[in-house]
Amino acid sequence: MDEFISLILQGVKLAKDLEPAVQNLATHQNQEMISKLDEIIRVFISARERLSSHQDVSQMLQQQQQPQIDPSLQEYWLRTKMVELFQSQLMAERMSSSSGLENKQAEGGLAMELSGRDVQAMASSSAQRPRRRKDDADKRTMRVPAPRMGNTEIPPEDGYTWRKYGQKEILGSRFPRGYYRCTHQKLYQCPAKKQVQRLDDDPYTFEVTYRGDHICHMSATAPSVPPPQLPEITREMTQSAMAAQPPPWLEFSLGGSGSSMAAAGPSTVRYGKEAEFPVADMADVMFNSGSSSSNSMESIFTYMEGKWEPEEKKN
DNA sequence: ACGATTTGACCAGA
DNA sequence: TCTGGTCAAATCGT
Repeated sequence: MDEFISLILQGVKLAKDLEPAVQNLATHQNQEMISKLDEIIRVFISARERLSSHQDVSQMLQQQQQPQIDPSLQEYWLRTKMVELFQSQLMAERMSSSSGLENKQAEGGLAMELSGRDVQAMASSSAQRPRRRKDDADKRTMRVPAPRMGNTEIPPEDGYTWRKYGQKEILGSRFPRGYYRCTHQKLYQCPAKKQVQRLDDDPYTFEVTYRGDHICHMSATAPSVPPPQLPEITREMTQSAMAAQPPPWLEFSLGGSGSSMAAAGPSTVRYGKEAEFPVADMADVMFNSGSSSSNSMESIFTYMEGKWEPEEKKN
């Protein structure tokens, strides 16, 4: 377990070292940036592997019969988050600087290198149509294992809250496709949507297509801000916050004793009225630097310490 | 009462 | 015209 922690800390340190470079992306070498990103990704992934090989955790995983997430999905998740971060940084830079050329090159380079096709190819084995529809640009498809026990009908949990708004039989598919949008669409005009469909040849796998990005956890009024320091944060609350962790592999790795979580609810995670908005998840803390990015790395530490301390004491 | 889901109707793009 | 995507009324669950 010590090894795991030091790996995480190492990863965080690497990321922190990268932070100054992120702020001058236009002048920074893409190649160098990419290799540093890859290093960070490797560290986190091996940390995750350490964790899952830890006896208690692996026993817990077996008890829960949680499907093992493909490592490529973990990498996919990290990469997409990284790309989101850098693209938002680039946007910010383009807004503030008027000379376009270097920035455009930087953006093109990074985007080509990290996002789009290769990320998709990594996450999905299905051949992507070369032809593009209008909104194909922000379409991300990935395959996720369905729960093998409990209600296998429920779409895989991905850390966001979704509201189903439609279901349709798709020509040539055995299973209907479900249409979901972000629960906070009304309140925060969050445009995120997803489609979930079972594979014909493998009903235990969902193909999930995401469209649009969540903005509901980025706006100042958005629900990502943790509730004001309460006298006591109960284990239950921690768990409901855990339910909102985007990376499923971290979700059950960090998620404590794992009791009711595994076969949770219907298709979306629900929160009580008071806990309607979970605390910011790690991905948000790490990557959604938003406008003020300077403290992002500190907040990772705070976040992780906050999450880990009770666990360490518990056992 | 309120919010989520279901499901047939409707609409728009290919 | 066909199909996938969305709407919205009815229904359900808390």
